[in-house]
Amino acid sequence: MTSPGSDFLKAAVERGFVHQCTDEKALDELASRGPIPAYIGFDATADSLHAGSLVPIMLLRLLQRTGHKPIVLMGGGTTKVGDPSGKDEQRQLLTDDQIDANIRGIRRIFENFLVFGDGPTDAAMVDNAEWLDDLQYIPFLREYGRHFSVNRMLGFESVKLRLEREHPLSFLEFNYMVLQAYDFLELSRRRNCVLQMGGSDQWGNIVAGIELTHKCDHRQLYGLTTPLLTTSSGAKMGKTASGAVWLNEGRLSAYDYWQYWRNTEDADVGRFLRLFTDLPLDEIGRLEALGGAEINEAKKILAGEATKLCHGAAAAAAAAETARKTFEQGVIAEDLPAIAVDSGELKAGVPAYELIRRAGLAASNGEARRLIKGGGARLNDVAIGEETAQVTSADINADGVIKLSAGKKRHALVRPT
RNA sequence: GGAGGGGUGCCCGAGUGGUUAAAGGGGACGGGCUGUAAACCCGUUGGCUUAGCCUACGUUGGUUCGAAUCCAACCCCCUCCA
Repeated sequence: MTSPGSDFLKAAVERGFVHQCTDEKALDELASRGPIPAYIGFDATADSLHAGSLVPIMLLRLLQRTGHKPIVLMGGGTTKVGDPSGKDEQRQLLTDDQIDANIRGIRRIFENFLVFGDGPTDAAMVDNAEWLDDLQYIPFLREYGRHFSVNRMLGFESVKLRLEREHPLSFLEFNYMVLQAYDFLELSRRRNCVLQMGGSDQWGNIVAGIELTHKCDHRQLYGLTTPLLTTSSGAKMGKTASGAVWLNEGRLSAYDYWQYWRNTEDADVGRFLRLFTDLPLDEIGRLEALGGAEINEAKKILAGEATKLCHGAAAAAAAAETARKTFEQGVIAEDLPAIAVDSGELKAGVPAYELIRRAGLAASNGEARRLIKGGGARLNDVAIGEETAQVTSADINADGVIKLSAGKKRHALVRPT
C-alpha cells in the first residue's frame, strides 16, 4: 500500500489498527477532505467491556484525535438477537432491563476514552433499538430481505463455524447479519456515517452493510477491520487469573488493570504501546528498543498510560505506587484488594484456605487447599505449610492487617473489624 | 415422515459393565529458572466440614452386587432419503 495522506488512516496503519479495508485509497481521500462520521458497534451483553474491545475503542479514540466523528453504536436491538460470530453456543437472551443497564455501564467506559457532545467531531452514542425495535416484519423482508442471498450468507465465517462444528444456529441468530447490515444503512441515512469499523471477525457483517446500502441508496460506504489481537505466544488477549480484564473499576480494580499491562510479554510491548497509548511513535520506538531487563521500564509506562486512559491519572499513579511498594520494596501497600473479617471470628481461628477463598484468590476452598499444598500460598509472605492451617489474630502484623498471597503476584489483605 | 450417526469435565477428545473423578492434548493456576517477561522443566486442575462423603458423562426411568458404558422413553444436533 502507498502511504496514506489522511492523518487518520496514516496513524491507524502506522499504529497497527488496520487488518483489512474495503477501499483504502478512496477512504483515505475522503478522510483527508474533512471530518467523517464512522462507527463501531458494541453488544450490550454485559455491563462492562473487557480488554478484547480495547482495540476498537482505541481506534475510535484515534479517529476523534485525528479530527473525525466517532459514533458508538450500542446493540440494544441486536443484542436481543445475539451475534453468532465466534460463538459455539447460542447466547442466553437478555431482558430489556438488563440490556438498558448494560448500556448505561458501557457508556461510562466510553466517557473515559471519547469526548461526547454535539460538535462536528464530538462523539455520539446511538442505540440500534431505536430503529430495530419497531421494524415491521413483512415490509422489512420486502424492502431489504430481498437483497440478501442465503447462498452467500452460508459461506460467511460466522455461520460456517457453527455449521462445521455441528452446533446449532437458530434462524434468530442467522438474522444477526441482516440486522447489522441494516444498521449501517440506517446510520448512513441518519448520521451520514460512511465508515464502519470492527474486529476482523466482523468483516462479513460490515461488507453486508456496504452492499445493502449500495443496492438501496446507491451510496458508497467503507469498512475497516482491526487485527484479532493475541499475545506473541498466541494466547487470546484479555484474560487473567481471576477472569476477563474488565474495563470498569467495579469488575476489575485499577491496580489489577495496571498489573495486567505490566505483565505484557517483551515481544508485545511496542505493539501494545502503539495500540493502547497516545504516546507519539518516535517515543514508542525508543521504548521498545530497550533491551534486557530495561524493557521493564517500557512496561511500566505502558501500564501507566493504559490505566490513565481507562481509570484516570490518579488511579494510575496509585496503582504504580502500590506495585512499587509491593514488588520493589516488599512492603505491604495500603490499597491492595482487601476483605474485612470479624475480629471475633479471627480470634477463634479461621482456616487459611477459607480466607484465601474469601479474599478472591481462589474460586473454591478446594482450589485454595491445592494452592497451599502446591506451596503457592503465603501468609504474611511466609509459605503456609499445613493445608489445614488456621489463621488467628496472632497473625495480624504490625500494620494491623494480614497479608495473603497466591503466587508471587496476587495479594490481598485481611482487615479485622 | 423414513434410515443412519452423535450428545463426555473450561475447550477439544478417548473411553462400550467394575482397578473411572473419567486417558491424551489445549487452556488455566502453582513451583523452579528469570527481569512481576518469553521459552523450558516439574506439579495441580468437580465440590465439601478432605485418610471420608457428595455430585458428575443430554434428560428421565430401568437391568445389575456394580453403568459414562446395557435397555426404554424423551430432548437436541448432524448426514442421506421423502
